[in-house]
Amino acid sequence: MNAPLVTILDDEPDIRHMLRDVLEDAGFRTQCFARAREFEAALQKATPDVCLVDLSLPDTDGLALVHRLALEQGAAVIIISGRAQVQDRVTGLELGADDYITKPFDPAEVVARVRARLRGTRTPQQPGRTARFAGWTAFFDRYALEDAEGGEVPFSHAEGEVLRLFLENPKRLISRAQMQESLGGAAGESFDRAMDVRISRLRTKLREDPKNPRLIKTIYGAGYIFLGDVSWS
Amino acid sequence: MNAPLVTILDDEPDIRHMLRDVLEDAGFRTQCFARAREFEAALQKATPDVCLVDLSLPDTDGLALVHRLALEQGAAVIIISGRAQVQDRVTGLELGADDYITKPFDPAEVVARVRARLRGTRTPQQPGRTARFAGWTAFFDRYALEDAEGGEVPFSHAEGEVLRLFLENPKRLISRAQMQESLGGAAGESFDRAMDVRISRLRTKLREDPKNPRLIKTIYGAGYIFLGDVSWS
DNA sequence: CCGGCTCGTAACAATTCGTAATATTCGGGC
DNA sequence: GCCCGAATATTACGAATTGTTACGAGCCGG
Repeated sequence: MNAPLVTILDDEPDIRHMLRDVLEDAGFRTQCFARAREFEAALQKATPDVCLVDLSLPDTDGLALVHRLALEQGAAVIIISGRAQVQDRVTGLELGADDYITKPFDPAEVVARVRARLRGTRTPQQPGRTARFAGWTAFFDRYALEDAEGGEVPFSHAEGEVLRLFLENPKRLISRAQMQESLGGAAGESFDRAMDVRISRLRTKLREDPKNPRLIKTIYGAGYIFLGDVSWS
Repeated sequence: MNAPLVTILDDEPDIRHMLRDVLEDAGFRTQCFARAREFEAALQKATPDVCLVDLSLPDTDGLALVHRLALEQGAAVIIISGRAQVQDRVTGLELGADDYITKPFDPAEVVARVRARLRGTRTPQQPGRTARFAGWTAFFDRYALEDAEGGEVPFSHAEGEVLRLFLENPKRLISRAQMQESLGGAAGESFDRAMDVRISRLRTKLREDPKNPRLIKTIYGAGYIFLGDVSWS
């Protein structure tokens, strides 16, 4: 995968070079242009991911350019302008710009806003966490455990909550109160025997020996402790 | 299609109401919250398109909330903050916010920036979209699924809506309320058992094993989750 | 009007999970 | 070691949630 390409269109050399330096330091590829004419010519060759455009250009109406860019190219457009009036910003954004930065600006903020544009349309494809321990592998995305031989044992939502709490706090004492806090969240007034049942069912799925539990150990009068080395991925 | 939903999370009533008024005038649906707790509860029911979040919340660390939002929800996040330092803005954006507005702000600019976000996230309904997942290929233009061997299974409009929702939000929990919101759109008064039936029929067409569904998983008391890696084209 | 299709409703089956009843274990006092 | 009350484990049951199937209303195209 190539580094994202950011184009800089600004007629002031100082600003142009400063932006180029800071963006390249941040790991982006850049292309600089002083005039809209050159910029549009370059568009034929490569499509940038983000376009920084200064509105005060000598050879074109910057806003019109932004409008065309937003319509025709897939790129995100960030306006950089000396005009700080609200009305200017509003019309810039209405014409299709994705962001509007006013001069003077801080280089670090520009980088952050460029990055925000690149995140752009996000599909929150959660990686789906898994944890390995004692021959088991827990897949929290699909609510299932896999033993060493690859046999699958599904677990329910409630069981998964308990399991996650244990796996996130291995070899540490977890009191009943903490569990209720972390899980049920709610009241906690009436019988918390529910928690016992949850743990019992979880132990069954982990094939624990009731007489001699090796993974989920009970500390009489204090709580539970999960033994076993956990590695998340 | 419903108007986009914008949530407003701010503990100052004046600002909250001002934002609500101006955004509703602009044609958006809005939901207001004073506390992060209520806000997160509402997320279970409906997915907003844009979230406005004030960082100075009494009951939570606003930045952590933004981070979670950006990661888990598909919504765009705009931070509204009284802190105007560059460093604040940079960290806000780095943590996943899509924009950062400092107080005092102009209502018109907020509307413009909300609109800019919506342009970004909205995927224009292209005519011939297809999605590949788990050996299947879904052709939404001709309402049919194709299995690995090329056998075709047609699906109906209602089934397609559910399938599309799943494929657009893979590996994410989708609550019943969100489904009704996205699909039936309407009231939601009478029995939503219709949704169960839709899903059942869809599962049948995907040849899911009722005992052990691999693609559409039920989370008791919470909703559904679609497993499987989706790639659109 | 008929036959096929879609899709919501309703009836019934299956699952989840908390409550309550029952059994077992723990720790201290003797 | 033995007994007892308390804490924990297990099991059984039932309410709520979800899955499945059957049925019928609505909608075409003949």
